[in-house]
Amino acid sequence: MPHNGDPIGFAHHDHDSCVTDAVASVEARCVAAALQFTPVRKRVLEILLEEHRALGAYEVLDRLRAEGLGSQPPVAYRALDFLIKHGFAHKIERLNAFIACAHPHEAHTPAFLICRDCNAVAEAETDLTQGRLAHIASATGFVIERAILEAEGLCPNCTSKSEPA
Amino acid sequence: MPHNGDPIGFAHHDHDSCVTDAVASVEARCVAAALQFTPVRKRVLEILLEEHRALGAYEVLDRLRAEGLGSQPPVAYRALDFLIKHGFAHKIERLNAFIACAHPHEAHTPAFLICRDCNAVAEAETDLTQGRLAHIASATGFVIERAILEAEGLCPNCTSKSEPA
DNA sequence: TTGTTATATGTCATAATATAACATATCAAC
DNA sequence: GTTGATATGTTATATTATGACATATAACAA
Repeated sequence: MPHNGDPIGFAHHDHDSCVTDAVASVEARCVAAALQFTPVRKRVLEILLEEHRALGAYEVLDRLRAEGLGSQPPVAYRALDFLIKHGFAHKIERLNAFIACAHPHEAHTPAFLICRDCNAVAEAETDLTQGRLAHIASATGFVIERAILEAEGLCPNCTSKSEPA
Repeated sequence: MPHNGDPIGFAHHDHDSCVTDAVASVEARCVAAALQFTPVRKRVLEILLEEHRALGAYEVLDRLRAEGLGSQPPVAYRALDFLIKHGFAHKIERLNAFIACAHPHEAHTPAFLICRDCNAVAEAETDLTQGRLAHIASATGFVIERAILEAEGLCPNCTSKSEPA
């Protein structure tokens, strides 16, 4: 069953084509980079894309298991590791959960806005080399290699819900 | 045994007085706020302060156990929850580990610089209401309640070590 | 003082998240 | 088609965290 109207970046969109397009894009990039986009890896990406929220590894595993694509934790973790390593997915540390990358082109540091009410997650791209963190780091001589930015709060939809006029 | 010369914010300092002062400060704030700074809570804070790195809950628990202050996970987790709730400690999500707060006065959002080599963690205070994240959020209508900023890389000491002139 | 409530601790059990290790299979190149 | 690299299947276990309930201590009112 299609899920048109789900939020990405908290705005509505055509979810079917969003999934299809994203998978096709990743597939093309795997071909270009000689990466093996195997059935398990592809299916895990699809599973993540079908929600615009972060899924736990065991939620992903449950779905794989239901489809006969692997039943043990390492199957899910390995596929997730592959997707993360190549920038097709991210881990949300705050939630110990995983989400498909919403900006599969750029190589920037993702920042996440996590709604504590509906669990939707929006992804924004930032630039490590700008901003106050970078200034703090360079002032102390710290060399940043990667960074985690995760903000928790209420998304626009849930804000309006909880403000009953 | 004292550990003078350990890094905080990657700079050297008098570690004994740093621990003593921090405990005294928290103690005073607990009195002022009518919070119970019980032996377990105090000892957990001291344990965290004795290192300038993040400790896993079970590392903390091991030390408590060795001192007869509690041997089951909930003891450590409850003390850590207390410290975090009142801003005396923080959780480093990236490491699933805990660290004493280095700025126990201000009520700002902490940002962490985590050295992947020596595991030292420096804490900087930021302001949620400024910066690009805040702009992204307000542009989309997202209301940030809390945020996690964790940068991983090399601290000044380890950078110079790994650059053998 | 005692009774009463709230808070904190002790303990057992188990849930949730994640990885090590090794066997087998598949792919890619020669 | 053999070889080497990569991916998967599977068992077992490590690591992180919480639910639940009994007991104890603190704070306060009657």
